Amino acid sequence: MLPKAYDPKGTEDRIYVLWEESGAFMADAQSKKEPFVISMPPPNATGQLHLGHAVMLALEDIFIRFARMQGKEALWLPGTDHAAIATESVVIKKIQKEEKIKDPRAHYGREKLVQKIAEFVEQSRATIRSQVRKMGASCDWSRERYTLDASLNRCVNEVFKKMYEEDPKLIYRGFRVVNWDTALQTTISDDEIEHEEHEAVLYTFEYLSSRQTGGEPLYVATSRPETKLGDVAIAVHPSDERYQHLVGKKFPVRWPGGRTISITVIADSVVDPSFGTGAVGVTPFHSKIDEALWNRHKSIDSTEPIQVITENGKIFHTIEGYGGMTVPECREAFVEGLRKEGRLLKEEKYMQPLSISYRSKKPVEELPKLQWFIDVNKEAIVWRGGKKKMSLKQIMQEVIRSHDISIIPGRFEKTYFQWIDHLQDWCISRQIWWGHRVPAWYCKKCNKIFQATDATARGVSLKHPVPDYVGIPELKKCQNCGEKNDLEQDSDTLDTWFSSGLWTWSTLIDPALAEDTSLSLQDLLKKSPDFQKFLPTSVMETGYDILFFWVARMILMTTYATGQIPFKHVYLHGLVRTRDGKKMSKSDPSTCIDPLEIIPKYGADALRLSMIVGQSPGNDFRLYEEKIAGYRNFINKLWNASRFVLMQCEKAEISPKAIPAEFSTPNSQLSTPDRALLSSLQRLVENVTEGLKAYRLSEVGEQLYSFVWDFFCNGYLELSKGEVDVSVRLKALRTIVHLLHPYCPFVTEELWSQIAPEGAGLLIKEPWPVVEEDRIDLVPEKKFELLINVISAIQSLRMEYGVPSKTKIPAIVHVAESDSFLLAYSQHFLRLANIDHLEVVPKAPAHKHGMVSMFLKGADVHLSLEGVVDLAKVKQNLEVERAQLEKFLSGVRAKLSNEQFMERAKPEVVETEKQKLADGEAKLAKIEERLRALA
RNA sequence: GGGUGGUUAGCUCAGUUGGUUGAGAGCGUCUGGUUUACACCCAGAAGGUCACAGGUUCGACUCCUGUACCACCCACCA
Repeated sequence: MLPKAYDPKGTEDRIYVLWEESGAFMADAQSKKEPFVISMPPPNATGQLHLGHAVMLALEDIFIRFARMQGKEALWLPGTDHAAIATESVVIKKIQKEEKIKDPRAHYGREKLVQKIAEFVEQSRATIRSQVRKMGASCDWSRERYTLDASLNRCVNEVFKKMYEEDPKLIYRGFRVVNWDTALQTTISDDEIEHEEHEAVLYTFEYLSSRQTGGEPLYVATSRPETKLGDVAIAVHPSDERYQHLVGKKFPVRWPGGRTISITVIADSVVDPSFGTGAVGVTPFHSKIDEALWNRHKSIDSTEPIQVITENGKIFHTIEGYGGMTVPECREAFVEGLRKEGRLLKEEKYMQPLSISYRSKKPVEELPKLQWFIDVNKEAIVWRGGKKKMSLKQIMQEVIRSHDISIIPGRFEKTYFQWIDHLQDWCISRQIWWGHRVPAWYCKKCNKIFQATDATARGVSLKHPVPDYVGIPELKKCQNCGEKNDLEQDSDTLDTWFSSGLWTWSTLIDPALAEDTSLSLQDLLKKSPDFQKFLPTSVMETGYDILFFWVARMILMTTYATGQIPFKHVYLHGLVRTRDGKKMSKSDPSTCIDPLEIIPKYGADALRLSMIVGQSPGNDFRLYEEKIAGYRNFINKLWNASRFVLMQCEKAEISPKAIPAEFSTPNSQLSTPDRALLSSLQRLVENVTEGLKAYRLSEVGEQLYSFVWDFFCNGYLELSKGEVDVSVRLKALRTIVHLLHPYCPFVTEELWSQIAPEGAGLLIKEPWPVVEEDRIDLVPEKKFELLINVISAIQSLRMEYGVPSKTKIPAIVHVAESDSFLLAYSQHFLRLANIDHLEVVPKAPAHKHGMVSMFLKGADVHLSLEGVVDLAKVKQNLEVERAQLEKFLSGVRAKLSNEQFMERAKPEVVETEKQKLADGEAKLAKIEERLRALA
């Protein structure tokens, strides 16, 4: 006998082992079945499983189990991400704290530090694996991948090389202003910047004196006066009359501290004449905007921009008066100098958008640096046999526009397009050590400094070597001098999203084949069975917060490298929030719900349901313990319903195993409740199947919940007590656990082991239920519903008039059509509604003193409560009911007397309105008659 | 500055092609229950002018426009 309450703790791990050992998770690349594929978004290799992962795992497991049961070749490929900057900074902090080493990079050196990080990652990957299992994720562990696997690294190198060798080049090395994280000492991409409103001071000061301008002095407003030490120009709006006479002129400007710069006044329409003084200093090396502005105008002047701020956030030692100061120190000293010289006009507070690093949460400096970039605008690629070459940006737009890839919910397509519109070349090199090292080698022997980069042209001393070899390490050899031993690899690593962008297909490369460096990338793809069978993947499911970071990058990298889309559908889930609607933050553990604490307490099944039902894609949702407890209760309800059916089997001395899967008893031999059950079950199968196909997970979950609890347990099973034939309810239960299996796999698998027919395998491998059309019959369903409604009406009347629950009373039910059905179930009435006598009559009974009634559709229920009932209350209730009904009827009448409604509304709508009127009037007549009798 | 989403019962949220019983669920509240599957339960009840204002329509929670508040995303006003 099963225990009274379901015990997830004692069940889940055991079931998971059964699944895993059964091979049910493993996909077969040789299969002829239609593939259904999900690449699991790889959790960071550092972390713990959190609720974001839990949502992702729950959703994807539902998709994959449904597909598997539907007979598709289901592959869910798991893995982990090396998470470059995130991991390196975690480990560095750890070393600083635990080993008291101030600068672990300097202390250990590259090789040793990378090794230490790798060791750390290896441990936490094991943790992640076990945590993913806890959620019940049915992924194919035999195909587990890691972004730093050799075969994935090969793909990274191959794609880098391919892009570099494209004509025109899609990967290039350039000296440009980039985002510099001074805390982490690395560049970051545009997407890794957060914009925050920040209170700042806007300083307005005299830039050109009245002597220089020949009139009013020229003032400039800025929040970063220290950068003015590196200005090369003053920009004004072309139609700004205040400055027309100065445009094109060149002036020397001497700053406090001794530095003199030379600036030219230029006119450009990006300048907003209404902000500040309408004149803005142009600092090409500390602002991307200024850099672009200066590039448009630099032909008029040969002044070279200079770098004022170093990588450490200090002022360059060559800057007169401020060398070595920090930025805030310099700002203060510079402003003080201006003040002393009487050049400071005003200081105002204002809200300034500040760039913060997504990684370190520290302000980002814009600095000029020599970095690697992916060019998103060069038209270099032929997409799908098109005639015109397209840019990466254009392909990214095209695949969404053509709906080769669809995004759920659809509104994110607009967001995606807007992001692409603003997309600029992607800086992919990082000055950290953990990750895929840039696959470019410089020959020490023939290394030359190449000509005319932008930087050298500006007189900045920079080594700007062009790599002698780009590609995969095994083949590295200088293409110029043929030297093999004297090659030095670029010291930078690649942005973590570069490799993540390849995830959907680099994971499908055959690792053994990837070792053969004689194969080209093309051959590798062609010869890898998984790649051939499983790309494109079916659905990419992830949080909307990484639409740009990851989803967009996968589209970019995959379309380019393979000529295919990475996935057909993108399903974006919302973010989990606290009860108060706040973000759960790692820094404040009290706000977090930890799935690893929830699972032992409530079970993974309950957690899964609580994150799926009631949520819609793309919208955030709140999760709190009571919600999870509610679904734990549901799981337990299902458990007990099954236990009950099993007990009935036992009583009937029938083993469930002996009842075959096929159920062939014709409808005509079944009772009305059994027919009603089978009929509504078919409609449930249909709704669930269609709903899951359309990714309407919440709606389907609700339907299953309501069917099990309301219809099956509270309706059907309650009524079935004492009925001997268990075969129909067992069949129904079997279907129910099939339908629920994707949502709550553990409890359903456990129940299946009890209720399955002899010889059945695991539920995970069972075929999905099909709709049995011949079982659909609405007549029994209607009858059954009436029965439930009548019982409910009796109970309602009893409560309303305060009949004690133990007091048995007689009931008369007046049914419109004479049918022995209700009478046949009289003993259940007696039990469920506490009735001592039931009379079913074809004619309305005469009113008796103390009679209370409820008029239902299809039946009227009368109780004789002589001596119990308060007549005044009966009368009052009837009057309230009459008033409501009259109000309703007047609305219906108004509709029906509206000519336009009669003309234009659909006939069936008119018909239902007429029916409403007829039913309502009949009911009204009954109420009035009763009121007359009471008068 | 541009964009997106939200505003439905005390709380958390569903509501997919505008009319199929006069607006739904869970939790909470109230009333009554040791009905031998389940108190992680059963029965019943109260509670909403579907943010506001217009418009389209015979008919709008559902479509359109505008307003307010909240949240989020993007952004070259230094």
